[in-house]
Amino acid sequence: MSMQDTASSGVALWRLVADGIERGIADGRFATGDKLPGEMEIAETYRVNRHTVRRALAALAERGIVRAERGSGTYVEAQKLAYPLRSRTRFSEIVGAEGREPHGRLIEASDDVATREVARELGLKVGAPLVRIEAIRLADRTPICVSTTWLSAELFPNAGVVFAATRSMTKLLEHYGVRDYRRGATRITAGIVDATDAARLDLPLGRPILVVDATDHDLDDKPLVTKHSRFAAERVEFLVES
Amino acid sequence: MSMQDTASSGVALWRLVADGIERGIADGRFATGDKLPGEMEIAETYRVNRHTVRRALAALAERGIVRAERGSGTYVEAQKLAYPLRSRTRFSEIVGAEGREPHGRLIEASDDVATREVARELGLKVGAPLVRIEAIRLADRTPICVSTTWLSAELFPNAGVVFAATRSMTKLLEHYGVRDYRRGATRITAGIVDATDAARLDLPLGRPILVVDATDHDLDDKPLVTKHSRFAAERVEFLVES
DNA sequence: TCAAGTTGTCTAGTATCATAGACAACTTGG
DNA sequence: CCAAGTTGTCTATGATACTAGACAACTTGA
Repeated sequence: MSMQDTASSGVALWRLVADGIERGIADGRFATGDKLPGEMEIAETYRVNRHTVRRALAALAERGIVRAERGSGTYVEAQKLAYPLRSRTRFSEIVGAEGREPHGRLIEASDDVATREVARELGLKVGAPLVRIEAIRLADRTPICVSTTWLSAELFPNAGVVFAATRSMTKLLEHYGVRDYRRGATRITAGIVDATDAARLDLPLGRPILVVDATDHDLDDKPLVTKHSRFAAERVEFLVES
Repeated sequence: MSMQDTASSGVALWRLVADGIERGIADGRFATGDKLPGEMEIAETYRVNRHTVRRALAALAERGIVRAERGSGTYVEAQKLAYPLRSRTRFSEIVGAEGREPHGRLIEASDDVATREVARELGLKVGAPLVRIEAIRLADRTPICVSTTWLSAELFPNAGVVFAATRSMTKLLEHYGVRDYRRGATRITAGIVDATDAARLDLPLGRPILVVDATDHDLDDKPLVTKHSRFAAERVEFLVES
């Protein structure tokens, strides 16, 4: 019958099974090290063929989420990064607090001009000169997010070069004499990763991402930098405290 | 050659195209009422066959996102709900502030016992008696989120009946003498909608959702209710203010 | 009116998805 | 060692996804 799924959503059945298992892991129904149910049992619960389950497990195995052992079973190996969103948000501190090693890498730095949105966030005029920094952040060796950051080219000349050297936004701002900064409003939404980000995050196409738009201000509430970040949803969990 | 996509992600090509166009609409690259590029042009930018583009557009049209006009073009019709996350978060106020009409509907109310997580959030013992309320919230006629809410059965006897009548968590709490309440920590992550929620949210399978876990406290910081909500990511944008 | 550009509808071929069944290779516990 | 239960591999078949090309139906602007 090959039902695909009720009303063909464009997502392969094996992918739905893989997502279901992954969700089970994320929810804690399967803990790290646990043995998953047998392929036949999974096939029955999802009402699909065992081969379809095998494909799902193969996909999860390739991403390092599970590991199959012939004759024995399939076992879980995963974890999520807890990411608190406070007015003082520093990637390296967050990752370090989880006992993992933070890394940053510059993808590209280029000159840009302010669009309407960026101009509004930074309190500049449309078309004002900017530095645009495209960077990726990792915990241990796992990519967590890619960020596009905009800074005023007048206030922060050669920001790209400085970031390439320091690999840290905090250190970059220190270099220009900013001692402390705070986060203003943070806008969060979700989407599906595009091809470019998928490659950068080492994420298969079609995976969900958390999209965060935020602007950092100095202590006088003057806007410093505005960012557009895309997080691999399966690798991170945001914590909002109020 | 039917490349599918680089490394077969289990997501159909037409779906990727549809997502790309939808993202373009969400980003504002295409505004409401705008005419999309021609099918041939879209096919070229995504490097797929025109038929694949047509399928993507058909899917978007069926969801009411775009509308095709023969001989003329394909036009956008969409919008997102701004959803601020404050310590004082009331669905009806948020929706009303956007000029849309809030609705609530009870799906199911049942007795339940506290798992470890829920017990921790509500300050109860594991296995303590609870009322579990499964509800859906809409703006105008569009489903926005489904929530699973847990309350202590001792503090709030017959909470399910009260909610069915009032259709509002705020009014339910008022009924038990709670004048005001505040939100504690809010945990946000993203995922893919499952079959049950997909049906409730009138969302195709495989669409991204924002998952929110939160606990509301009274003014003495005593926990009242804890919730697990799933938002249709394409219909809402969270705003965090700090 | 007409040409150019648009969406709508056919036919057809190839690759992938999902199903089904059988059996091999291996692990575990008794 | 052996039986039961597990993952791994093979063959085969039908349905769906994607591509390709052609042309119809319709809208728009010159």
